[in-house]
Amino acid sequence: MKTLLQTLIGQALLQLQAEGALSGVELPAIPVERTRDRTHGDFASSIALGLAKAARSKPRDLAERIVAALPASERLAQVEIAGPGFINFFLTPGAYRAVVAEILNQSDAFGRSQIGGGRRVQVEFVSANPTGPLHVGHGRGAAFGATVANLLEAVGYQVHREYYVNDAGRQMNILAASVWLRYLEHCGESFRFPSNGYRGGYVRDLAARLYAEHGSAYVTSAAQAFQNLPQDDIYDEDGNLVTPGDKEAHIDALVECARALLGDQHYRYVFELGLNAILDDIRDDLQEFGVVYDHWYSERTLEERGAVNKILQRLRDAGQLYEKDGALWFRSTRFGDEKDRVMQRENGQTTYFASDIAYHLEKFERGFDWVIDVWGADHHGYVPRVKGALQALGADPAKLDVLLVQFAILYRNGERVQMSTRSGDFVTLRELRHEVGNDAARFFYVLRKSEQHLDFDLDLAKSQSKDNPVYYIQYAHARVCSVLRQLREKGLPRNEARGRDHLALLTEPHEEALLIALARYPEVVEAAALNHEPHQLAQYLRELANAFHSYYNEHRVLVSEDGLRDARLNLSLATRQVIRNGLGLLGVAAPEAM
RNA sequence: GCGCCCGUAGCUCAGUUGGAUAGAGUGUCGGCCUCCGAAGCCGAAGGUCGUGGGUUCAAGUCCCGCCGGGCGCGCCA
Repeated sequence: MKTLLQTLIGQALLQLQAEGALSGVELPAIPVERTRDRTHGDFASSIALGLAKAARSKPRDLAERIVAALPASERLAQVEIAGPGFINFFLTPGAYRAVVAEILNQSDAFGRSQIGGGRRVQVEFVSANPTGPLHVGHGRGAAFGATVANLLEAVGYQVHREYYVNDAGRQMNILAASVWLRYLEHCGESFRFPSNGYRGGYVRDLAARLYAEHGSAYVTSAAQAFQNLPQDDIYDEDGNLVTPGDKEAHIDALVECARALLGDQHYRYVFELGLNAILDDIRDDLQEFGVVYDHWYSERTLEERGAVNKILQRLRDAGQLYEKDGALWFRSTRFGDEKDRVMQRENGQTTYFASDIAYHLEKFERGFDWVIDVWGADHHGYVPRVKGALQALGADPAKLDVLLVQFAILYRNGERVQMSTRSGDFVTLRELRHEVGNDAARFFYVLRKSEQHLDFDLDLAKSQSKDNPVYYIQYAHARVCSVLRQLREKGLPRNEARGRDHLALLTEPHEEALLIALARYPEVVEAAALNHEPHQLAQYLRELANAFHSYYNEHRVLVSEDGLRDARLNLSLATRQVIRNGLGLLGVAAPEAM
């Protein structure tokens, strides 16, 4: 409808130009939007306000000339000029009702479009290091990323969902060392656990597994492992730093010790044990959450192919690298970054940044037209250097969009749930899912704008009342299903064709409001997709459910008159279809009964 | 200190890319079930859009300065 109006106005403008008016005026994009106030009609355009100055005429005069030149349309009941020069469009009742047939015809496809034109977009999200289970912060990235991907697919993009697995880097070595140290403890050794090691309970579980499989075959004395290491930072029980050392150097040296003491084969085994167990856990977790990927991209394969070294060489050849203090630096300040960045550390290890550049460049080489990364908001300072590196390598940084997701803060009994990463004491995504259910979790995670902090009320997410928006929407869906059950129980006939023939009987204000809400759905999906704003869809579904509940409360669907009953059933079924489609994009179930 | 994000009803948040009289939910108060699911509906009250300037036909929305909050500023990721 919106595009129809834009076309009509466009034709009117061309007509005016042909008549010699608006000469030399460049025609802008034509603004058409839904009105907030029903007395302003259904749609309004401010085109005359925007064009008045260039046309050297008063907005209202220009609006009148546009309206006069407007081609006729059977879907328009009335066109008015209002306020300073708005053109208000009133639709015919038939134009409202047409959406019911449209929905029933298209069913699952209603709301989908081809705006994306099949262009290839890659969405990379979550990509948490496989050094521990996903926590509630990752959960938001998962729900958000998955929904953005679904939305883009719905508007005609060819979407590739990817998880980048940091299975090669330093952090994985630290995990392996952590597992081994816990294993030593398990075997009776005692020592101060490194401050930079992984302290979560799952590390002890992995250590116990190592012991169960191999007994004490991996034991050496702790004293040996801790010989001649750089001093660690030492914290007291409250997490305050009491004796500063160099925790990074300490843990790196400890990793090297572990590797030397265990030997390549045994070290490899511990490493793989940790990686595989945790990655499997993450996969299962996400799958249960309804989040599936086309590809789990291994950082290790990048390194094995020499892609990281190739990037270093290319940057060196381009004169973008220099050596300082024994490390290799990238001149990211040339590309708007605040400071230059290390690509290769003094000890020869390449940084996370280096392999990330290789990965991102490869995304473009794989032929994606558009690349989207979903990151935690605490990584926002990382954006300029990645874009800078891409630019330095001749790729177009504008094709990369980084979407930042703020943390979710859990509340229980009105109080903030405390979490601490350092002690490994955090609420996992799995725990959250088990507590509130997948549907509530998926929905609550995308209810707010992504760059907004999210207050996640656990009690509300669990409540089964209208206070809980998930239940509120699902209940509207279940209600329609319930009406159909009632219909059968009462032995009433149903005839969809008869319903279509009697749509003109839908004249109640509540019915009109519901029809308008239904017609908005494709617009909402489009806006939510193109702006990466799933919350728009979530908010809309609440409004749609509200329109239905209000209608349902005021009027009976199962009336005795056949034509009206079938028309109302069709309207209800159309509502159910749209709710189902919308919830589907959000990854939320649409239950038939609750 | 510098950079990014955010300040809208008591609370949690929308606000259609600059449009008409700023909206929901929740909370408070008051109504609606001999009738398709009350897991619902209806109404009332509640606002200097943090603040001071600027841009223009039009500013919650764009620009600048303050105030207040969050995050970032490593040879960590």
